[in-house]
Amino acid sequence: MSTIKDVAARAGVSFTTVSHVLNGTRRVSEEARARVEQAVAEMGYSPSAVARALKTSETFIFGVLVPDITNPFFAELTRGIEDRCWQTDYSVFLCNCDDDGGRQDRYLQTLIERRVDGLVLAAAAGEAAEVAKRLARSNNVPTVVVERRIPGLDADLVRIDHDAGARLAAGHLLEKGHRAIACLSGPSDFDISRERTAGWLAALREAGVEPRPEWMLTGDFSASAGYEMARSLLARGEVTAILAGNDVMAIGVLRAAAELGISVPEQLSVIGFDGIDLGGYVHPGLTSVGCPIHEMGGTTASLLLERLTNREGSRREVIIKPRIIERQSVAAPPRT
Amino acid sequence: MSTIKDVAARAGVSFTTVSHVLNGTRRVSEEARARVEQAVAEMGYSPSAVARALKTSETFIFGVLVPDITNPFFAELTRGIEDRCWQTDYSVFLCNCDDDGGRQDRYLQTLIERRVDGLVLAAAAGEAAEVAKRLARSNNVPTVVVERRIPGLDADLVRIDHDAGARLAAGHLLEKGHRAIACLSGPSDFDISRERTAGWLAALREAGVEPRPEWMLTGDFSASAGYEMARSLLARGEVTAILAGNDVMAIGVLRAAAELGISVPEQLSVIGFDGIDLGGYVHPGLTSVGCPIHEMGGTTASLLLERLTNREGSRREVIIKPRIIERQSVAAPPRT
DNA sequence: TCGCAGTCAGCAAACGTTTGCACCACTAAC
DNA sequence: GTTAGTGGTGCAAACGTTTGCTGACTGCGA
Repeated sequence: MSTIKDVAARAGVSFTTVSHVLNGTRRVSEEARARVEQAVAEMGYSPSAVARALKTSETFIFGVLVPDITNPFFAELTRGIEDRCWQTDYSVFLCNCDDDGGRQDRYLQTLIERRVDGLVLAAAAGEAAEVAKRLARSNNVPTVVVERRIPGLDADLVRIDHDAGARLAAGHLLEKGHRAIACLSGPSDFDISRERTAGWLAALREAGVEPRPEWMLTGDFSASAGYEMARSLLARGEVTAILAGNDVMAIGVLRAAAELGISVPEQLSVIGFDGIDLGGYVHPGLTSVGCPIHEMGGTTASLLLERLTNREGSRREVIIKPRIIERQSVAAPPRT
Repeated sequence: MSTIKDVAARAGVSFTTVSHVLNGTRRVSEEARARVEQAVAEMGYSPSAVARALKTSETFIFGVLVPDITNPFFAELTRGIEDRCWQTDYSVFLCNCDDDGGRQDRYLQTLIERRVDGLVLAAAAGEAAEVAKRLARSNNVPTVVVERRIPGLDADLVRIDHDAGARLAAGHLLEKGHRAIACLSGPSDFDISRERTAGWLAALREAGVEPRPEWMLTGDFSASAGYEMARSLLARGEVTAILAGNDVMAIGVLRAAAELGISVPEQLSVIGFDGIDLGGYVHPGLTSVGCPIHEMGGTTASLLLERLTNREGSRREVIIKPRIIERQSVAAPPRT
């Protein structure tokens, strides 16, 4: 690998001048500039970001921790983050944590050693306090938390208004005439799950419907969780609508219904959450509480970029308002 | 940020000793080691990977270029790569290229400047030759190409046997009694598309069925492409089975069929490619030519890791054999 | 003739590590 | 009482940049 000194020798100037030509950091005569540029081209020289980072203590790298990139929600979110970073020449370390505290902590350690300029935390398993402590201690890396809440960590936050989302969904179903509405949520120790359940409860009560506790289920955010919960729920009959924790779960619900010979939306209405693209291609098309996930990723990255120049500004919280995406999986309940 | 010298001062040893304690690179007395470890813990010191990389010229970073992480195939592949890297403390730069030559080239430039230890190329749009040239010229970064072929680039290769896959799929359909089988492929300038089409052609001819050219369509790998192609194909009637380019396209096909009131598998059989998890949750469950995508990612990373220690070994090509995953989207053709 | 501003460029000190080389103190062997 | 080995340690030179400081030269006004 050729270095800046090799280029300088070839161009017949000092390596200081080469550096300034490359970065445009001071006036250089046309002649010298031309010679440098030619030398660079001829040698295929590319400057070492490693050395630059050491000198300037800026790496132009963000670390992004997600539970699992295989989940369409996080894929879309990550894509949004990356697209924004791309515009400003930041690179992204992708870290899948699987909601495994150990893996997450080790990743965090690695990212700190690598001196990333910023951190996106869309995962936060295990002792969140431990994470917060390590962050605060070692680096004060600017951090944005997405869709989680980490007590004791004073970081910017981007999250969906799950309460409003659940109310929207429940409202939509109530409007169609449903009264027996189940709510599937994520793990109960995530407060987004609690928030959603609360929204569902509130919406039903405000409509004068008393929610049954056995219609309130929790699991993880996978299709199989949705499938299993729907199987047990539908076996008992009664419910005419299901509000799923996310679209992937909802797809599991559709599958369970199909297997049981329950037609959607005629006999059962299903509504998802997130509004991933794929929801438009399953059958029936999945009505969902849609969120601008890609844009959310962009916002997250922007927040982080802002923090770099203004480290002391007050903490910010961006709340994304969801809206109903109507497709075909919701209709009026069957007449009894 | 504290440095190795701060630690040394606190522990009352030279920073050489601290380095050796941290890396286990030479014998250090119990006493000195203990003092160093205590100092490290007290100060929350974490070594700078940047400085280390500069000195050792090893970054422990791989760059992974994919068209779009939002595509479940690449999400799964990336996940497989990352899981393998995780075991060996490598980090992954995620680069979405959108099959856009310009974006890809700029990413490649960035990755070279960042001195990544290896490269996974699952995207290769634009002038592949240009890419190859740049790689060969500037760094000779060990590279593994996945599912693409880049003429003139002498890199290791991991790919699915699309010919065999298409034959498997066509064979499966022929066995059920189908004769009017369409084949949807990816862009025709990708040779995996051509290979698949060739496999389909061969299987049909070997069975004594003359394939019709109008049953051979190409588009990109998206659900909407599958949807559009299926719409135009099904409008004309005739075909009793569709072999889709991948599962995402197949989901688009299912959607088109449902909208047209064509029931799958009674009136139309559909078979996908890749075998993504989600295929098990759409309705009807998608029969597919399954590939161990996650494992493929792992293999890719392993190949790259191997290349690091053996840069001169001969070029390797790993070919993944697919197999049929039977679910519910394939049945015998309707009787006429 | 001198001083001064303006333009262009080079020197060398960092940045935080790894690692070859050298040194010291001690013990065992001759 | 030298010599040779051995266990423990430190010095200082890289690695490839950025950037503050300094200097050479030119042209201009006094």
